Amino acid sequence: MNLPPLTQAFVLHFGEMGSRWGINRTVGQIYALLYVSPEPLNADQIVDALGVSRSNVSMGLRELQAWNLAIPKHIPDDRRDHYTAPGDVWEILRILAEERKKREVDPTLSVLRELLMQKPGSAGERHAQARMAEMHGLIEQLTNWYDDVKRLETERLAQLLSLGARVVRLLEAKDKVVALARPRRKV
Amino acid sequence: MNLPPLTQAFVLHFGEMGSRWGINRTVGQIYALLYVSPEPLNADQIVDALGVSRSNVSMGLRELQAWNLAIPKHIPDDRRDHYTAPGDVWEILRILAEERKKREVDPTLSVLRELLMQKPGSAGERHAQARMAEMHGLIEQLTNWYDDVKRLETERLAQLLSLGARVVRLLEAKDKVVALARPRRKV
DNA sequence: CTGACATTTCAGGAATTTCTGAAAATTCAG
DNA sequence: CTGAATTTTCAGAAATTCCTGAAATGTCAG
Repeated sequence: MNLPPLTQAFVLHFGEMGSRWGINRTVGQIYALLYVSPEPLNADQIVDALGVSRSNVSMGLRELQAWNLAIPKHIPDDRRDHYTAPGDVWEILRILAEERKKREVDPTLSVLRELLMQKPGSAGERHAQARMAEMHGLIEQLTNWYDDVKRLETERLAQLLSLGARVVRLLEAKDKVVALARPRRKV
Repeated sequence: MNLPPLTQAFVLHFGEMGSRWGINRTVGQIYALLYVSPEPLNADQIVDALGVSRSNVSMGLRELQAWNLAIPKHIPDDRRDHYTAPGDVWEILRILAEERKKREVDPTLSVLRELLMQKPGSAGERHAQARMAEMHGLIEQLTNWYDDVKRLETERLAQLLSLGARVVRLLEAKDKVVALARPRRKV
């Protein structure tokens, strides 16, 4: 590996993290490298920087493109393909969420839905199905929320985040109003 | 594998999903099995159900305990250890978020912070550091938000979710008020 | 203590994933 | 077309991860 120290530390850390998240080390490293690079890189530059084989880089780039995390950028008067990572970190977050949802969450939801249609073969199966229904419900709530907020512009989203639990105080205040309007006996 | 059909399908799917998320197949399967099981299971029952070795189950259970996803339950007059998954799906979500944060997000934040302290050795490194700062900022915002909302009781959290982007309409309404109060020229 | 039962450890084999080099395919300037 | 530059493919080597059986360890009733 042939990189300045800060960059190298970053790249190595991302390689590690990648493998913990089911992404292969080289792919993580390539991504990290593109992320910090001031300009688009071609495959040979990546080979140089990371010290892995040309073919490995080729496969890694393909993978990253499939995730929309490496974007081909044409450089005039250069036949070689150059790649960058998306510039805006919020955009990256969106992409990750979207792809992960598409690949893992949606299929899980559809498996669960299918299993919930079937007739349970026993008391144990009936219980299992009830548990699956709980999980299905949770995932559905989460994805609905996600589908809802993902359309927000970055600025609004950031606003929402930084508001954090203060949003809840709003809700609570509203609840109090409702409680006053429709008073109930205390439990 | 020796399981009724619905349960088996669920267990297999979770095994698959597990491996995509960097969790080994058997661990995923054990978890799924505990999750749908009506009562706590002991290691031998798991061996029977999944058809894997006793030692593999032992290691899997240890892993799940480290994640707080398998809870030892003592059964009177039985020397063998029995395990359940946490019952409440929201609780499970919290546990997953918490553990994942502890193991992956926090270390990443601290690596980033450390790299941001160092002096960049070149223009390229300066740019890289700026990118790292962006990423650090994003992750920090997200974890702050998370730390904030994780304390909410389940019901409030569910409320917040189901409100979804409607929260934003509140924000927008408030913005309008602000805009009216301090009118500006249009861009 | 002792011995039956239960769990854990761990070395090494099995399975899977990753990586490489060589060859094939593609692209494009001349 | 031709051939140089570039990228992709893919079979098998290398590395990693997973799983097992055997042995060690732990636990507890009697």
